Amino acid sequence: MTTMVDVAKLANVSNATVSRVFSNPDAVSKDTKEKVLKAAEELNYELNVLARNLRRMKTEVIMVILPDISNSFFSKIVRGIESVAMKNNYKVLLGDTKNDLDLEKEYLKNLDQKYADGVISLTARIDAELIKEISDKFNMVLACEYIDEESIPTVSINNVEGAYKATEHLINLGHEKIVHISGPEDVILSQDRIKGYKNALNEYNLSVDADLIIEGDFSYKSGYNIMSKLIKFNKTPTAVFADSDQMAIGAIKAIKEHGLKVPEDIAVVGFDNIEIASIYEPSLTTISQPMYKIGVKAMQLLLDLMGNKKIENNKIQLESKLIIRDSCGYKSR
Amino acid sequence: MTTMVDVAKLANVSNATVSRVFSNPDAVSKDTKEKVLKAAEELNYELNVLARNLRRMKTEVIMVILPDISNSFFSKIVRGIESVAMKNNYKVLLGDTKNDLDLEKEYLKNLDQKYADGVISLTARIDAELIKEISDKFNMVLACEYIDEESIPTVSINNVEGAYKATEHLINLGHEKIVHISGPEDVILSQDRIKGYKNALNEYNLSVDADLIIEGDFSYKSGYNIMSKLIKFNKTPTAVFADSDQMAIGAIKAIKEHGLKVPEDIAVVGFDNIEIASIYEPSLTTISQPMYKIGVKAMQLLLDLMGNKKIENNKIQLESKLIIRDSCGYKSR
DNA sequence: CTCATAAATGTATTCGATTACATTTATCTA
DNA sequence: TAGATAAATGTAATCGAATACATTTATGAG
Repeated sequence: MTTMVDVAKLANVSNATVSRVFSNPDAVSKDTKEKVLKAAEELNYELNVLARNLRRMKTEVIMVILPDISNSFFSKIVRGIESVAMKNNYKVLLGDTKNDLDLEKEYLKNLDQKYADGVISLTARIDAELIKEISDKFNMVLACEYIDEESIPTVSINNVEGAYKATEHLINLGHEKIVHISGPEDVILSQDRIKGYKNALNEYNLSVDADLIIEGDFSYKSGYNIMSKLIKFNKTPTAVFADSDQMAIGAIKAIKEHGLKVPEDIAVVGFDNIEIASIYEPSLTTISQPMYKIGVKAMQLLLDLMGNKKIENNKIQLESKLIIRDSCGYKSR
Repeated sequence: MTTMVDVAKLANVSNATVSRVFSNPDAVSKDTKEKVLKAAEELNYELNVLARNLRRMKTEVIMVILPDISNSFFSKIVRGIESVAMKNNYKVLLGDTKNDLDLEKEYLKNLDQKYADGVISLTARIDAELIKEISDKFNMVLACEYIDEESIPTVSINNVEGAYKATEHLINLGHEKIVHISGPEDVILSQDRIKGYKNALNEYNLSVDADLIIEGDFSYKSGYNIMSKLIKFNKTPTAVFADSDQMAIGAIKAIKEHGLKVPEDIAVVGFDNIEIASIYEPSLTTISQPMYKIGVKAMQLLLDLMGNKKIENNKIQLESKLIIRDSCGYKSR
């Protein structure tokens, strides 16, 4: 294997100079630089990242922790993260927790071993204490999911507001019995959306019925199961607001299977605006989250953190938007 | 920062012994081990992976190169890869090429810098020469896409066979004018599927019309556009076999928009069996690929490669399966 | 042209763990 | 119990690049 020493010998300079050519080229004269690069070329030299990393005590790698990479919601965010990471010479390590809290913990804990310079976590389900503790030691950014903790940099939409918009839309269409299929209730994001849902009902003088708030897990299957049960037990609502497009589509599938129609019999609103939302039939009215942008912002925040830049605003809230399609119809009051 | 030297001092042993406790525990007596671990615990010592990596000239990281992580076909494979990687103490670096050949090249070329111990590439669109060259130097496995090169370990399904099954199914339902929306034709996988499509037609004494083979790029959009054009120019077929579920669904969308019905007017078969295939309406008849398993096998192969194990079979072919759903109906001959 | 200063390069140490080789200690055999 | 062998531990070199500090060379001011 060719090392800097070999290049230095051939170019007739010191290894320090060779190193400078690669890591701090401005400190080397033009002639020397050329000489070194030529020698490197000739020897097919490639810088050994392993050695650089040790010396610099940096990995140039960040880790992304998420519940499921095959969920397009998360993978879109990852794309945003990676694009910014790449431009800044960082690589992205994947930490798919498979929705397993132990795995989530393991990924986070091993960071002491310096296999990454920072983390972006798209999930925050383990105890807040631990998350806080880790974020005190490491460069960590939360995105999408978050915990109630002042000090941790976070990128997300305003979930209270998003849920409010979705619920309000249904109310404006004349619905009064609106089922809310929520995400896991120990996730603050879900709590916020429940808040938004309730706020909207209150605002429009509709009563809040705790039975109409049913906990799902964001998955297609849970939406399907919950809806099936509702219909089977004669608790069919006139409208459903689900915390993910997957659950919304699962619910629609169940509705159709029971011979009912969307939106004629039941109106459905989803959340996220993933790709299928526009392709599915009926196309899905939903609250869109700027996935790619969330990734971009999270990575930028992490770069600032890692560069020890001063963060002026560590809670970034991006815009969500109500996208009206066919799954709610235009039923009037 | 606490290092092995600190631990060694506290435990009153040499640093070599401390190292052994962590990397080769069997070589150390029980008493010493305990003493060392206690000291490490007390000092909150964490092994520095950076240093270990340099010394061992290993990263314990593999890289996965793919065209688009937000495409669920690829992300399912990644999950398979990651699960095996994790069990074997490898981490997974993400290389999303965004379908950009230059990026694909860049990821591959930088491997000389030793930032990964091996690669699994789910895309093989750059020139075969270069791929071959890289695979000679590095541990590399191709999965899904492949090139025509004896020596490179590859995991895939038999695409000729898969396409044959899809086409045969349509023929058995009585179709004679079957459009094949193929993948990019410079990808061998697409060529193989075209071969399978033609084989089936020949086998059943149907003529092969080159105009019926139209090149797409696997995307929803390309399926939609191709189908729209066909209908607009009065070249509507009675059946469509698309090289991806996305293109199939795009085609269905176009068909519906022109007031035609699937499967009544046009039967559609997809490829891959991604999640939407069963959820979409009509649910999609398709050729299923074992995505997760492809990932698993690819990673196992790579582990063998990296461990310098002898590979007895470097071309692994997994089973594809025809999944019959609603998008073809039961039209009889 | 000289001296002061800046730019370029070189020397040698360092990052922290691993490991070849050397030495000490324990275990076993006859 | 001596001597042989195995197990445990220690010493010191090593991985390859980065960098603090020292030295040399170039540049500019007067």
